[in-house]
Order: sequence, then structure tokens, then C-alpha cells
Amino acid sequence: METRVRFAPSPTGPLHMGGVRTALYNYLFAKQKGGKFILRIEDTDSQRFVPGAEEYILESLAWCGIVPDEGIEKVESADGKVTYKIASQKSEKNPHAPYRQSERKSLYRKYAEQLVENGYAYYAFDSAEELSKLRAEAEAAKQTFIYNYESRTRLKNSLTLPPEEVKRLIETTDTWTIRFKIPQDQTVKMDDLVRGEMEVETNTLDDKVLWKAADQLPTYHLANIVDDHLMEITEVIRGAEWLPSLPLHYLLYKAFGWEDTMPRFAHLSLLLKPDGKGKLSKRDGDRLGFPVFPLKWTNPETGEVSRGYREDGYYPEAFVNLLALLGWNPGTEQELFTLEELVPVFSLDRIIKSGAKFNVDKAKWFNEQYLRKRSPEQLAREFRPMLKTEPGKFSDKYLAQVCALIKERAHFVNEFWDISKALFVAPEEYDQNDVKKFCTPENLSHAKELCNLIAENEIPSFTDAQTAEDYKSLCCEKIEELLTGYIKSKEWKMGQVMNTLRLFFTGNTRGLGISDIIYFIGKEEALKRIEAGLKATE
RNA sequence: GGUCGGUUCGUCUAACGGUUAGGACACAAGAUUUUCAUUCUUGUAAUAGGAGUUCGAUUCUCCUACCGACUACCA
Repeated sequence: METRVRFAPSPTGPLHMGGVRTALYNYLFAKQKGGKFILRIEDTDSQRFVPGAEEYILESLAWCGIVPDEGIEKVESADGKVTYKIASQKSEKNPHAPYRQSERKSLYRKYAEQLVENGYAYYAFDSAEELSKLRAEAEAAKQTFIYNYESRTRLKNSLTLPPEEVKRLIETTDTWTIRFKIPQDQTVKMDDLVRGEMEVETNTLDDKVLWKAADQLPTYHLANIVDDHLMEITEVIRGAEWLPSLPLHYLLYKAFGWEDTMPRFAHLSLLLKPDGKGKLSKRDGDRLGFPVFPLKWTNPETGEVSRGYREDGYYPEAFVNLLALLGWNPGTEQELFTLEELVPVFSLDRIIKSGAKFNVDKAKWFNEQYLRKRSPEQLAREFRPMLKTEPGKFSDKYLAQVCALIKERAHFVNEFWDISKALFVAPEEYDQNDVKKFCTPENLSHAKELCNLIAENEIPSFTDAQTAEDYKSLCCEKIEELLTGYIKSKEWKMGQVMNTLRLFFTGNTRGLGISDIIYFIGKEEALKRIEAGLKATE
């Protein structure tokens, strides 16, 4: 039998990184089994629809490289840009279309009514106000009101009302619901791929609403089970927040007579706040300084902006990698995996049962690893738009060599400018603490002498014709030998003179090597900066 | 409150009843270096507590504590 799994988000806001992880695990499982990964939109809550959320989900998954096999259609715009949309039309690729539950609306009612006919569900006519009143009363008495085997005998529903009255209410009112009739005194035995066997007594469960006349829509529970069945889902991999409704879902499969084809379930533990308590939420990211969402999101109602991994400079490879290892491990000590590499090693039985706290430092480390794997040329392309100076002034080769020089000093490309700006522009000011420390009369006179030394000697500098080898063996060493040789012969303190020069070149005394700087900026600019520095600090 | 789930270094985690409880991130120290960073070496650091089963429990059972999810005509 073909493995068919689905990711079924609700478009009520931006997709959370925990949601992306759920999608990722579904994707990996499907790919490994040679099966299908299906995307389905669960938008049965007409109240909470958020414009743009669906597009956000699609774009997030595409950014991560998690492309569904079923449920989406490719859209190619005139300029050749590829995006995706939820499939509404049946096709060979999308045999179960539409994949948006709001478009499947008409289909669910008959399933709910089928359950009523067979005695597994009933019509309920209690108004929302009546129910919330009952809940409030129960709460006041320090009890919990639940609609169950006991209370249903005292409430307004098709089990207590005469048939004519039920018929009349169905026809003349539109606030009724269909509720599932949880069987009495039974034990539901469940099996979870991650957690193993579990048991729940049916008497602790409540009669959940399956279908609402008010908007003619099913609730999650009905729509989810019906669609999973119709779409022939074989494994349901979803978040642990669904664990409490698993007994209901088992009971629903049984009531429909679909036990033979019921999917197997795997419940993923939650992503927790890095500090404190509770599951990771939108607020935590703002508070602790990291994104909770894959992409930047602007709330269409409030205009509030939430940062995204993509915009913060993370590579999708790094994001996918860190997500994969948050709650799962391969059982080996390997930590770096591309999406493709994850496919063969992934397994549901190595998913961790307990919740995982997200750790920003480790996330940055992952990005650093992928940054280091990039070629200087690739990094140069990413870096160019971030240059805060006339970008046309610097060649691709220049940028590539700069990137090669600095790539191990950064976690993100967006740190490159701060690290290397001395190679593009002269410092505008000098760190006053460093000036105090290093601009002693002695150091300044040494700097003056080195200035003369540079002026009188041939100093190799970067040209587009040079290769990385030239840089290493010829230029850098030559400059370095000239400077260090001279300093040593004079028996000066290396750290003092060099830092004075660095101060003049970069504005402070931390960072790049002196010979590297001279090589990249060239003799003329080097002399200019030393002279400017001497003048400013005299 | 009720139901269900979880608990190994600060964090992510490994250890199909037998290990000096391993790795990674972070942190610290040392080495290298003209500074910073890199790199290399080393180090600090954990089985929530209590019973039981067993020759032997991180691992199995129970109790306690703590954490979490759920408890809507939301998903």
C-alpha cells in the first residue's frame, strides 16, 4: 500500500516553526517510503480566517524545499517566477481536489447525518448562551460542565425531544449542531507510533460538536477524519496538542466503520520556550531575539511585524537542519544533514517523546556550518546587495576574495559588512579607548616609520587577475615579511605597532590582519589612512 | 479542578537491564596568532525524589514532585 501522509494547517495566521517541523517530518516520512506528501488546508473556522496566511504557508514550505506531491498547483507568472496555490481542480496529480476544506463544504453534512442515523451522533439544540451559562455555573461550583453521557439526558437534543419537535427545530432554526455520542463505560485502547499504547475511559470524554448548522460547516474533528479517510491517509503525523482528541478520533473511525483503513498516528512533542514555561509562542521570539516564524509576517489587521528566519539571514538548509534535530536524532553523532540526506535516515521511532526547548545559539551554529560550505563566489553574490558603499566600485573577484578571507568570522552573511568594511571604506572615526591605549608618542613615531617603509617599497595589492593562491603565497606573505621583518629588526613590540596601524586602518583594534588590509586596499589607500590617523591623533 | 502526556549536563540529545553515563551547542582554561576571530587541546557540568522488581536499574513497576498539552458551535 502506498504511504500517504498529509500536513493540514489552518490558515489562521503565519505558520509557526513547530508547524514547519511537523510538515518536515511528514515530508521525510513520505519520501522515505516512496509515498505521497499531501497538503490540505483546514479552514473550517470561518471566524478566524486571516488573509495571506495560506500564501504564507505555501511560501514557507517552498522556501524550505518541502514541496507537497499533492494538493498544490504550480503557478508560473509571466516573468518565470514559480509559486504554488492550493489545488481546486481534480487532476491526475490531485485526484482528491479540492484540498481546501471550505471548498469541500457540501461533502461533510451527509457523513454527520450518517452517524445520527446509525445512533452514533445526535442533533443538539442548546444555544451557545445556554451552554456558556451552564459552564459558568459549573465553574462557580468548582466543577466542570461537559456535554456527555450524563448531561445529554437533561439537555435539548434529539435524544430527549420528541421526533416531531426535532424535525421542526432542524427545519426552522439554524443554530443547532450535530454532536458525537460518546459511548458509555468503554475503554479506548490507542496506539501511537511515538508514545506507544495508551488507554482512556470514554466516560471522561465529552460529546464534541461535529457539524454546525449556523455556517453549514463541519468542525475540525469531523472534517479531519472524513478527509483523511477519503484521501486515503496512512499515517497521521501531527502535534502533541492533538493527543487529547485521539480517543475521539478512534471512536469516529469506529462509528464510520473505517477501522480497517484507519491511519496510524504519531504525535510530535511540542516546541517549548527557551527560558521559562509553556510552548513556544510568537511573543517569545520578540522577547528573546530570534524568529518564531520561517518568514517575515505582517499582521494584516494590526500591521504588527514578526521577524522570520529567512529575513534574519538564515539559510533554508540550516533552518531545516535545526528543525529536524529538534525532537529527533539519527542515533549517530552526525548533526549536519541536508533535506535529501535526512530522507533515508529519518524514522518515526527515533522521535523524542518530551518537548524540546529551542536554543538560539545552536541555531546560529547550524547557519555558520552552512555558510562555511558555500564557495567564495556564492557568498560574494549574497554579500553584494549588503554593501553600504558604491557597489559598482568593487569587482566580483574582489568580493569573492574578501568573502574567502572573512567567512569563518561570521554566522551570517549579514555580518560580513561590519567585519570587512575596512576593506571598502576608510574609518570615519577612531575608538577613543583604543586611541588612548595605542597612540602613545612611541607608537606614533613607529607608525610614521612604517608609513615610510611602505612608501619606499613595492607593495603587492589585489587585482582581478590574481588567484587565491597568489594572495596566499605571494602577496600576503610578502607584505607580512616586510612589516614583521622590519619591526623585529627594530625590536619593537609587535602587538603595539600593529594595533596602532589597525586603529588607523579600521577605526579600532579588533579584526582583520594588517597585511590583509594593506593587500586589499592597496598601497596608496594604506598610506592615506596612516597619514589621516597620525594627523587625527597627534 | 479533570483527562492525558512528559522528566539524563544550562540547552539539544546518546546509552535495544551491565559504559569511567557518550556527543553537540554554550561556557571556562591553555596553545597558535600582530589584535579579534578561526583552529587545536583540555576542563566544568546530568539520570527530579522515594519505594519496589533484579545479582545488577538512566532503562521495568508504583508513589510523590515538577513541567506541559487539552478541557469551544478554534484548529
